[in-house]
Amino acid sequence: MNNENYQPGLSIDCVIFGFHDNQLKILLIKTPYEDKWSLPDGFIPINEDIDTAAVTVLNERTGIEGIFLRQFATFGRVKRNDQHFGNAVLEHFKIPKEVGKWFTQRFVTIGYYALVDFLKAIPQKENSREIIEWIDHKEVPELILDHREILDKALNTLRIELNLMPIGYNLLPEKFTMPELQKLYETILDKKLDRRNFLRKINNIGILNKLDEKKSNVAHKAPNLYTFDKDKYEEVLKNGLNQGW
Amino acid sequence: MNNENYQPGLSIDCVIFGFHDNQLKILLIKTPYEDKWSLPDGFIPINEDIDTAAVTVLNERTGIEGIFLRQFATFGRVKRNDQHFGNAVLEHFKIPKEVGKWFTQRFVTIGYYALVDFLKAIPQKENSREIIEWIDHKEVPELILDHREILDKALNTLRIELNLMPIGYNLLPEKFTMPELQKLYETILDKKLDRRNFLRKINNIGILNKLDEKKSNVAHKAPNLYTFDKDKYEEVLKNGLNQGW
DNA sequence: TTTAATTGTGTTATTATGACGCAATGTAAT
DNA sequence: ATTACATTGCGTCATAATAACACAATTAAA
Repeated sequence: MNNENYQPGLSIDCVIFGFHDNQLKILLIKTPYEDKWSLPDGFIPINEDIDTAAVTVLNERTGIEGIFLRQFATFGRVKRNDQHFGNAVLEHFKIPKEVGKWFTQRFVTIGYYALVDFLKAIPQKENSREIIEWIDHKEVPELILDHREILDKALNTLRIELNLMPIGYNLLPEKFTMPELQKLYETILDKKLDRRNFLRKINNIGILNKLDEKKSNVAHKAPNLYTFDKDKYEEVLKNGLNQGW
Repeated sequence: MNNENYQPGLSIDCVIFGFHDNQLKILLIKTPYEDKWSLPDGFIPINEDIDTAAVTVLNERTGIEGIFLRQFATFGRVKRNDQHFGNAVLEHFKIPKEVGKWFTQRFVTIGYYALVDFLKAIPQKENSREIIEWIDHKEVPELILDHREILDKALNTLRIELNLMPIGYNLLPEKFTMPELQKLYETILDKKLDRRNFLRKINNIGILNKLDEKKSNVAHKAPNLYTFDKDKYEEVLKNGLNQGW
């Protein structure tokens, strides 16, 4: 890394959400130098928009393109990366002292969250020794720096957006069942919803196509499959729902 | 300004909202070197949290403390400050070439918006030749850089927050009338609301105290005065309204 | 064949919303 | 003083959205 080519003191952290086994998953990276995990991050090339830099991180880490990506907050407490890249870390990465200075400066980080199709997004290692995994959001281990705060804020933003926008299109596979969609909502909101009221409400939004097809290989009664109506989805995404006033 | 004491390539822009004469106002500064206006801005001391730096800008520019302040987005297109601090500008400020380099670097800016009591916030000049004024949001002149985009984004955020939170407490004087509050909502949302339905809905939130007092010196029938019930306001602010799901 | 879990499709009561009516109040014109 | 007019205060009514709940149909497993 040539320090001159990157915006100094600025980084990007991505909270990448997936949904699998009826659980919300987050893509995390194990740090090689301590027993903590980290959000996928990156720096900002001096000649790249910050949004573009975030897209780069996502492409690199998931292997897929055209991801739903949204900036949600910027974190800039002075103490947030205090001592993070200490001498031990610099040594671990065999970073020379003069270059190390770039890492130990104060960093402000811009938070993005992404919604991806779990089955299409394959965690990509940057090197063979790296560990990158989908982790259930209920089982997130200790994270470095303020990454826990960033994650919580991302989830909270998603919770609010859920009330304003039709989420799900990006997190679910093309064909999905109503119980799956409901479970997604319940997981994000962290509360139980009435099955029948949920169906009515989601139908009233008018973005779903009910297929003439049922899910196979399931216990109990086979639920119907649905797809999103892309056109109507886009329209609602623009105008929003639950306007309030 | 000693460049070493500030976070490089990062700035803060504040959209300061006030409400007066039934109109939404924005605090703007006339640039001395071209015929455009600017949002109040500032840099980030290397040893200060970004939120603190934003508070500083607000205190300096309005003369009041304890302001309602919220970060809403970060802007980082490469071209956003292209050529802004050109040689002409550096010359105008009599900035030496080597220091000027600091100003001509690429800048990412963090946007904050603030809600203030128009009558208490007195625009503060940094020097005697500076022009700083409240400008009606319908009459905002051409702004420098991407400040128009930042302003629009701030207003849009406010519009969304209006659906989630009880806004008004910070923008209105202690005692206000129902038509004033309604006009505030109409201005932010840019649409007409039914007077009677508005009253019912705002009353159902339960954050207003109806005073035994009427506004004086008004044309036509004197409207009643209200205050916010601070405790209930704080409670609703925490839990939000219009939950949706 | 029975059991248990789950899905599909309703009903009903309550609350929220949108559209509107009309009398009371206070200023300004006659 | 009387009248006209804009505005406020307090309603109604029809409709839509929401919460709570009932019951039959389906399917794997006991």
